[in-house]
This record gives sequence, structure tokens and C-alpha cells, in this order.
Amino acid sequence: MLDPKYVVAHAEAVKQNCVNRNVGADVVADVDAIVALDSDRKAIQTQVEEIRRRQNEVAQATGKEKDPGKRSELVAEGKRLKEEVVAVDERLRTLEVEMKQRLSQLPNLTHPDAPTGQTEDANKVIKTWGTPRVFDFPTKDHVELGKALDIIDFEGGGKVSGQGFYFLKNDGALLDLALQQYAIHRLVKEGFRPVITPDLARNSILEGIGFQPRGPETQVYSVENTDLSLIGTAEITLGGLHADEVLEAEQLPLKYAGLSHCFRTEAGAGGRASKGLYRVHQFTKVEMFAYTEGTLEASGAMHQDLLRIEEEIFQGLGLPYQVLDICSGDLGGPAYRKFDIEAWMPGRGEAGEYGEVTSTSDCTDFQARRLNIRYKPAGQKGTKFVHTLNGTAVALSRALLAVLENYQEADGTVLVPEVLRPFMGKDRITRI
RNA sequence: GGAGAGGUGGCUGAGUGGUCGAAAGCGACGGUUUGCUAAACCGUUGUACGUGUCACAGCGUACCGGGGGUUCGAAUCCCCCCCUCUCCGCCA
Repeated sequence: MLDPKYVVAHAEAVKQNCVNRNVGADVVADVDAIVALDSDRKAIQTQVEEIRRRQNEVAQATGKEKDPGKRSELVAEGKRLKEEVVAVDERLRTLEVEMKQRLSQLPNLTHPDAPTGQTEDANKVIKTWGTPRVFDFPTKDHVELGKALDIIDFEGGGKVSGQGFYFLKNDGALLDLALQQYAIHRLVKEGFRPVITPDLARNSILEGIGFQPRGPETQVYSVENTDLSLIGTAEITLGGLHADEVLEAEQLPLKYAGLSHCFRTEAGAGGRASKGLYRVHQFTKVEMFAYTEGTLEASGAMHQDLLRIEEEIFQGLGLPYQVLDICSGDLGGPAYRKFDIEAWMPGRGEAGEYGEVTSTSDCTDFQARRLNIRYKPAGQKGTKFVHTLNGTAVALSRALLAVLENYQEADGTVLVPEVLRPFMGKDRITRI
């Protein structure tokens, strides 16, 4: 959520931002509505407070008044005021709800250096690392490898849970665990606190992070007869962890390495053909989440750091990748800036393509405002909203996919990347 | 899932209808004293919004787990929900 004061004071800039963000004309119109609503709201709030002030005055006077006649006069006035405040207060609340509702439609502001554009075509490649391997034998994609090596079972997943689910078996299970271990160990060295989070969260937390728990657009599964949803990412639980808290400035930055399962309905993604592990309903992910002081300098620096760590993780795995600076229209609601890493996937497309494996976002105070996460800046009075950032360390499924396809050998086995061997206990994946 | 107890300011803890944004203690901060440290003493010590100011101050409103209700008036009474603790049941 944006700061309502900022929206009112910079309505034109906010509108332009909405256009750049590719959000629909009705949302742009919301900005004007918010400006109008806000001045009404202020006027009515003043009225309500004035009545309340008089109510308090009367109530106190009533308590002190000994004379029965005067006392009943005061009681009568109190009753009158009570009736009076009801209607005005209800109007105030209506306005507040409407304002909040419209405010919550607005996307975050955008980093001035982020490319401006409406679709993902405007995303900019800002770095390429490594060279895709040239194979001197016909390659398989990870689905074929998974089947041949008996390490990924889509048929079993389909039978038990439906399309988009799978079993990881044998060395596939070990490889998944090894990648988790590798990422967590790496992050602990970087000063992150390792955390295993709940896989379900309250809908209010989902909303605070910027997810829509309900409706046709929803990306998450909700649990019937509860206000819980299966999380789409540990960003939800790690961001919610400090909801409604005031942190001490010395605690910041606060860095978590969260391990969770992630569940996604992938509603609306049906048309986008993607086989195998690339788009699934459940996967495991090691997620970085950071809280910083509420300045663009602090979160901007942290954002670069998260990207650096993501890159080093993939460099460590020896997987070629490119880094994308995501354009305004493709940023999603909460992000102020976002970088994606796309790793080389030999089995994708005709002769291999880069495919998204991580994503890191600087959400500035957008999530913190809705989740009410603040801190006390040193040497200042009052509190400020923190900035929140998230980044994928390793999303299993996709990282697993990339390892299998890049490390396959002519004999159908798969070499285990050096860094994973201590966790795998072997250097080659073979059919058991 | 069942039975009971409880949720008050940074912490401990008082407060069962009015003078309570809330006693007291601790902690923290500022000051006095002191060769230094300690102790002692004095003072300050929540947040948000509004109003006001160059900026303070001041003033107003709200907040005693969350929401609703009773009342002229609620931390205090009633209802619902959430959470914590104890015991029982069940269970990895």
C-alpha cells in the first residue's frame, strides 16, 4: 500500500506510474477518487472528533454533578450526542473503507532506473554469465531424464494429486535435499537466520504481502472453512512474522533464510505450455527475506546484495544464466524494482532457452505499511515503516530441472555439481 | 476436541463503572552530587491520526489481545473471535 498522503500530494506522478505499471484505467481513476475522498474524510473526521470531545466533556461533568436536575440535563445531552455521532461516524467509516479499498489497488512506485515498458518484452538483460555447454550427443530434457533415471514420477503425482504434481524419488529426492542444504548453508554464511516456516498462513497476512487469497485471479489454494491458505512462497510467512511490530533500529537489517513448501494454483497459466517441473502446483523453496531501515539507500543496497548472493549460488552450481532488470509493466504490485535470474535450460525450446529460476524484489515500504511493521530510527522520535525485500535462493523444481539438463552425460547419467556432492554423498546420478 | 485460568505501557504488576492513558516497582534517558565508578536524589519516559508552530510546546481524538454491545460515561459489565498457560483426550 502506498502512503495516502503521498498519493494526495503527488496525484499526477502516481497516475503516470500506474500507466507505466500497466494496471488498467479503472485503477488510474482510483487516484482521483482517493484525492476527493481524502478531503471529505478529513472534514468528517473533524466533525466526529468534535462530537466525541463534547461527549467526553459531558460524561465527566455528569459524574461530578450532584444536583439531580442538572444531572439529568447532562444525561439528556449525552444521549443526544450519542445518537448524533452514529450517523457521522458511519459515514467516516464508509469513506475510510472505500479509500483503503482503492488505495490497495495501486501498485508500488517504480525505481527510476527500471526499464519502462508494458510487457515482459521490455525486460532488460543486464548481465550474462557462463557459456551454455555444447553437447556432442543428443540431449534429453528433464522429463525424459527423470523418467529414465527413475527420479521424477509425474504419473504417480498425477494419480495421487492431479496434473502438476510429482514424486521425487531416489537420487531425485536426494538432489532436492542437497540443493536445499547447499542454499541454506550458503545463506547462513551470509548472516541469514535459517527458518522453517509454516506452509499455511492467514488470509490477512497473504493480503498484506500483496496476494489475493480469493477470487478468480487467485494464485493460492485456500483451505475450506478456515481463513487459511497454502502459501505460494515463504515471503508470505517471513513478511508476516513481524506484522504489527515495532523493531529496534539496531536489529536491522534482519535477514531470514526461509525454507517452505510453495503451492500455486497457476490459474490463468493454463495456456502457457510448459512441461515437467517448470510450472507445478507444489515445490520447495529456500527464500531470502530481509527487513531494512526505511530508506531507498538501505533497501537498494540490500537488493544488490540479494542479487549478488543469487548469482553466486548459480555460479557455484556452474549453471549459465542471465540477469534481467524487470520493466515497469511486469513488476507486479508490491515491487519497486525486481531482478530475475534466468538459467540456461538445454531441454527448453528447440535448442535450449533461458528460463526463470530466481526473482528478487525491493518492495520498499509497500508491504510494511499494510502489515504495520515499523522501527524506531536512531536519534529521531517516532517510528518509520521498514523496507522489505525478498529473493529466491533456490526454487526446487526449477533449479533441479536446470541441474539435470545441464549436467547430463552421453550415457544417460547426470553428474552432480561439485558443490552438491558433500550433501548428496555421490558424484553421479544413476538409475538405481 | 473437552475442562479451567489468563491476556493492562519496554518489563513486572495494580486497577471490577466516572476524577484512568492508566498506581507502584524495574529498566532506559536527562540532570544534581562525585577525583573516578557506584550509590543517592530530582525530572522525563507509548503509538497513530488531527489541529497548531519556522521548529518546539500546546490542544483534540483513538488505542488496556481483536471485533461488537450495554451505559450520559467501560481497562472495568455482556457477547463473539484470537492467543497463551494448566489438566484431560488424541496423535507424528
